[in-house]
Amino acid sequence: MANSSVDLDGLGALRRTHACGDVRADAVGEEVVLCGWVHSSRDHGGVIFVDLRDRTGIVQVVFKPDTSPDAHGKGELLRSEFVVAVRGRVDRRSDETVNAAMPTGEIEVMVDELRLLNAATPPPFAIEEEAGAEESVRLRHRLHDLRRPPLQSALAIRHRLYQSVRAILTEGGFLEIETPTLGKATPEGARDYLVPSRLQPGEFYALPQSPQIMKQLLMVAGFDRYFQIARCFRDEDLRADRQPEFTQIDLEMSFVGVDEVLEVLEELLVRSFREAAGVELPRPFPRLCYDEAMARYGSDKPDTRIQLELVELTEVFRESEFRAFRGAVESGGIVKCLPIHDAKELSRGQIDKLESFVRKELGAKGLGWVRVTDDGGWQSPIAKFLSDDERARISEATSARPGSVLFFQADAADRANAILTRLRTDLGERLGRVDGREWAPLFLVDFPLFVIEDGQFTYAHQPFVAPLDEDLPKLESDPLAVRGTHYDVILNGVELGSGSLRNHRSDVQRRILEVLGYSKEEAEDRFGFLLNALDAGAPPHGGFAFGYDRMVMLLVGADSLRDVVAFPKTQRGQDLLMGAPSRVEPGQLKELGLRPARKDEPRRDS
RNA sequence: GGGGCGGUAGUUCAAUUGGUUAGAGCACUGGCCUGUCACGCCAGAAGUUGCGGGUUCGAGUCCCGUCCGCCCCGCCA
Repeated sequence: MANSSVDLDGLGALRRTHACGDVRADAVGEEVVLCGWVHSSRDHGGVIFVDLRDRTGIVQVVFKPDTSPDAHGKGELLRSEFVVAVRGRVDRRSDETVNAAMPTGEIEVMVDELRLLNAATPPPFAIEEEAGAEESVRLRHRLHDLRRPPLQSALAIRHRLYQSVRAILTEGGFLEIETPTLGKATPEGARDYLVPSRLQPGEFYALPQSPQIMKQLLMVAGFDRYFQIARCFRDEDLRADRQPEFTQIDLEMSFVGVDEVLEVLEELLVRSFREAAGVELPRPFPRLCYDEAMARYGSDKPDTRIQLELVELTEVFRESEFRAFRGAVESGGIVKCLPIHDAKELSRGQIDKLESFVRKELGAKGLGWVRVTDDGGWQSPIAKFLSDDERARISEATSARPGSVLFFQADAADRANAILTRLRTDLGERLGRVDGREWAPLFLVDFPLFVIEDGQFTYAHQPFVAPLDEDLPKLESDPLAVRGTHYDVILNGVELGSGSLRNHRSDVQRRILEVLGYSKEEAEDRFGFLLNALDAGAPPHGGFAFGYDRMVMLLVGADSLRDVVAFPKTQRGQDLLMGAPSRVEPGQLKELGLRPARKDEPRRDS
């Protein structure tokens, strides 16, 4: 019981005149009323100094026995995080006592009256800029963590971003329209969160993975320009940049082509970053096509600030005697290289660590490497397998020179690229091979419409993406060569958002579903309502969706979504503060027609 | 589902090869102190070493299992 030992006061008629961080020299001489939390207190026996904190900042308030014996007496009871209101006079500090490190350091408040509004348990960690505690501790004590300046500031920026987005899109003629949270389960894409229906026992709603179909329906309904700051849900495993519930800026517009959508997208991003956080993104955003991104960076979300690039060597090894590499090529894979020049600082020990890292964590078969010595020789575990011609061609392709280190991957294309792109970013950052730009936005365009997965065509993004007009004739004859109208927005190597034009003609949409392997009946069964909607007079339309949480994460420089969401989930999808998910009363289940699969075991709560 | 790192006082960490009563900083509690802002000084309290089992004369330390947090692969756009 935190407050059993002290007598509390009511707030009474006392009302704030200033926020703590707003009391400055211009208020000297005024009587002010401040409310907040005791950040720290220094009791000198006589005079007591208390740093009073609210979300605007910290101000020093002073209790003196000869100014107000009553307030001073109560001031001795103050402890960290107690909630108080003080009434007092703003004094200019003497020259020797000015604290230049504090924005309010020129003044202090001489307290005449203290009201102790609430006591508080001692904080589990200091309420400071630097966390100083493990994340599990921070998550369990989320309220204290949220009092820390980085989270206060992140949520304030998050707020400004909402306001800015709404203003910009409203100005652009977009209508904000809400779509249902209780929707229909779809077999495609991510796992759905299901909600049992009480009124239709045995049936389930699904929480939306995105409002994709609903916004297309809104276009058919003639709303022309729609947006929504939508909560989305996906029941997949978490990552630092993936929470099971997240927020998207969702947007759709009619009678436009790709360029018009990208124009809106760029404008929205540039203005909202400026208005929310004073960040200036360089315009125009460069466009990079998918094939080039994969070739040069091995990734469809490259951080182009890192200057290292990959080199394609597949053809060099097609006929090679080096069986490990040739084998990868023969089974349809690729050989690629990440050359790093002037890399003498990379020690043999570090290279060994990299090898074990890519093996263990990324599933690499190995890590071939070559170090070019001062005399031009090759120090390398694989050099002995390479012919002189191969060495010459590698040198040529990678511009290898004394001091260069080359890393090789020979594997299926997606894995080789995934491994090398990871090495590229890790080593690029570690070795400082960056171009100095703070912000590197870009559009990634010309994605393929389909990809092959387990020998079956599947959509690269989602099944409603419209193909490029000129590729339409190849839809049946050469599906993999069909490019989509899909685009991604990449910022600093993070995929912020994506979109496309959608199929507004049901005949094109049906042909695509057919390529995807749906029979006519299946297509009708699963997508009939959409196909019917298209037939009801769908306008050409397209749009995009932005990962809102990721935008805030980049804006505030956080490494994790957990630092830009007020109440995030852990990697196992739990809310450690509330204790969710949790068991429910048997009666609730019965009402829903549900029965748990397993007998209840006492669940450990910690 | 898989790989990796971690879990010792409220908190951040320490504890030799397996060896006495598991220590320190900060925080906390009590006392002293009228200009501090990392206040200072004195004293004190604080632990099921995540949990369970095993090996051993003896386990924070070794072994097995399990729970929890984080990073990554798979999964996810």
